[in-house]
Amino acid sequence: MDQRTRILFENRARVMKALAHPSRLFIVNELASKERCVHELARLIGADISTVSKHLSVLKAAGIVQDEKRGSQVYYNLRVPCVLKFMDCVEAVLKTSAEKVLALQQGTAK
Amino acid sequence: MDQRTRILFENRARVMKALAHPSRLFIVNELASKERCVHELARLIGADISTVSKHLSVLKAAGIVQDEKRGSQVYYNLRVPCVLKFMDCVEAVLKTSAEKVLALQQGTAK
DNA sequence: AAAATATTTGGCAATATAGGCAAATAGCCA
DNA sequence: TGGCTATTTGCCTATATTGCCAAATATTTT
Repeated sequence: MDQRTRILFENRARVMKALAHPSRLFIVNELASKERCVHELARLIGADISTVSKHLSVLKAAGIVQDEKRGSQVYYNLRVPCVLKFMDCVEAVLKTSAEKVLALQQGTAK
Repeated sequence: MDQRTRILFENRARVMKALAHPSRLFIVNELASKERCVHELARLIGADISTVSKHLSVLKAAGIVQDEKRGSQVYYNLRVPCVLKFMDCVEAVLKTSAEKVLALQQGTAK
């Protein structure tokens, strides 16, 4: 793997890594329907506001969300909505995994 | 976030996490064109074979790849090819991020 | 059986991530 | 100004991930 290829995949991994956390996936999902400010998301998730703020900064640094300060609140929204499409495939992975586990349990796996 | 929702996003995050590493993304990319055995991937990546073997077991545990032992070699291939579609969106994220950085540098950001 | 090849697993040190609390910062309003 | 709300940041501890080496396991070959 040459230098250029390595950097390419490191950059891609950075984006994937930003999405690889349950709270951050939840946030992305929430922002799909409408923008939200930090304390709304914190309430929905049930975590400390500072924790959620940090999750948002991870998503922002990765270029997935953008923020806009209005008054004393900061509203976040999706900058690249295509990330929502990941979910269908992820569900497909989970579904076929579940099927495989089931097949193994039932001894019907090839 | 209720119990069921939490588990849903934890499962999704598990799959995303398996993809959130440069070597593992590279592997997925390689397997897109054809199956590979461990030492081939290790050579392409330039890492220790044991390291690559562990990456493969992470992908396998997530349900993304499957393995098939033939002789003394273990061939891996993609079990859920739709993960390849992630890359287009990830590139879109990287591209718009790059544009934003450029705009900021040039002072043309809104 | 011994040697050679392919892969996995255990152990370990280095590094990264997560999450909460407390403190700092910023805007709003009386 | 002072108090109140919203958000971010620093700090710290706990936990997870990574990658290599060495050892174990499996298969093929001589």
